[in-house]
Amino acid sequence: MLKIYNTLSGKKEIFKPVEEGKVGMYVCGNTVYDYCHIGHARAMISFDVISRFIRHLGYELNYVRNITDVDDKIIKRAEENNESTQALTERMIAAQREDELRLGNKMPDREPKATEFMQEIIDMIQVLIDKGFAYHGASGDVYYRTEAFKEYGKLNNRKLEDMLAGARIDVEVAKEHPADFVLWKQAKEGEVSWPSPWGIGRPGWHIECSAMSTNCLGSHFDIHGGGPDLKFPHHENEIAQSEAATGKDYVNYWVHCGAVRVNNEKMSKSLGNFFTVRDVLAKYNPEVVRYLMVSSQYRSAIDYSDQSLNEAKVALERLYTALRGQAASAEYVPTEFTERFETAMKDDFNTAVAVSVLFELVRELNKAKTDNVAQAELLAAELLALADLLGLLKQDPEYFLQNSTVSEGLDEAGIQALIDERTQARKDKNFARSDEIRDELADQGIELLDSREGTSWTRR
RNA sequence: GGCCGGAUGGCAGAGUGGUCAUGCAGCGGACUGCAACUCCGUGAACGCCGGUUCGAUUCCGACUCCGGCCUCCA
Repeated sequence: MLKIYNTLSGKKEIFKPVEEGKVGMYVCGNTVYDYCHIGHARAMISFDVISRFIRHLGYELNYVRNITDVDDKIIKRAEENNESTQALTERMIAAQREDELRLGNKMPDREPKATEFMQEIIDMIQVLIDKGFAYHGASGDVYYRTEAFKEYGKLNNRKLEDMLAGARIDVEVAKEHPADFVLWKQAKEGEVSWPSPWGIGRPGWHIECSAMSTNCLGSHFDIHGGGPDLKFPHHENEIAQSEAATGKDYVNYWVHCGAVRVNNEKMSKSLGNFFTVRDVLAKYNPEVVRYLMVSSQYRSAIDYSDQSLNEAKVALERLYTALRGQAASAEYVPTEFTERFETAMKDDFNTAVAVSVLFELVRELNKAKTDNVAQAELLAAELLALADLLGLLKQDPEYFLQNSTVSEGLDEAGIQALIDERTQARKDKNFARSDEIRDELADQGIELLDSREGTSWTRR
């Protein structure tokens, strides 16, 4: 029995799909005007893990994640770069895909772009106007009439009256109510635009997700996810648009991941305190980043720092060390570890506990190595299978241990030459020279491990 | 000001009304030429004040502090 925390109710709820055996999940993707930062990575990885586990439970999942490729920031950035919006968005989409694959994500089943759903967007706006939920304002823009949707604010426990009182934003005169938001925006001279019944323009930010999600998954579907900063206003507005347009319940489970913080502040574009995925991957093996994300429960805030990355690296090394030189059987019978792992994951995708089970499995595996080779191989297979649900332990152990960080120091040949020299020194019982070489390598972050089979090394 | 979330051992991070999280670090031991890896053992925690209870870190209330959202942001 799967339980999911639903932002709408503020509680964990037993998951029951709209249609038996099938799950529709829509996740808000990125606005593609810049490279992904670590906060984006957290969201993408969280929902990737969620999608894997939902499939693991046997559901037929349809995972849709949009791409916002028309927006003010895109237009602005393209102007600054002196390129077309299309050239910019295509570049960023390719970069995002590359980052994501390096981080070990499986791609969503479908990635609709806003620009490909212009007719559906226009149709939905027209329905909203026809039903009295939208109006063509004096400015020429089309606005959503929040006062017409009586449940406005239900996702965030907000009341329209309170928002009026606390409104600090410049109230556009064209709006009937300060909380009203744009559905269709008039184009300025030279801006990318589409024809519509309300003149040449482009969609507001929120309407695209209502149009794409309902067109891809139907007007009522199971899970809608996104980052923590999307709860308001984006998701609130989506609910208002979709439920007003279709007259049906929109989404059953609203799922939001936690923020990534830097120095106790949220990492965000507007604060400028973000690290891009590619910056981080220039220093660390991508699986270290993934481990960091998965080692906390998806809803809790994560602190990002060199220290947290290093701790993630060391922990992941312990897992990989257990697999170094260890054969895994082709098949295995799930043990209590699998059961505990699955129980944790069924409890609102508690990856933190799931990961702890991996460590306990590794302890058993390490013990079995010396006295029960067959059991060790079974446990190794089980470890790999469970880790796969988190997208971890996908690399060759030897490769990972030698490349957990990206180093500009000695290359492999240089390291091997020193190891060979040391091996000879040890044969000659010249331990002074042997230790000297070991210290020399240690200074370069290379740690040696002697065993019967020879000496292997790990990048620290 | 409104709404939401959090406060756990040296650090990170789960969880529970009454025996274990887990990882790193520490301490003792085994293994090793010495190490490392690994294994065994071990110390260490639940912001503050009340309440409920035989018993609360866990439930309830107040307080303090921290973070998020309320404007674009995963």
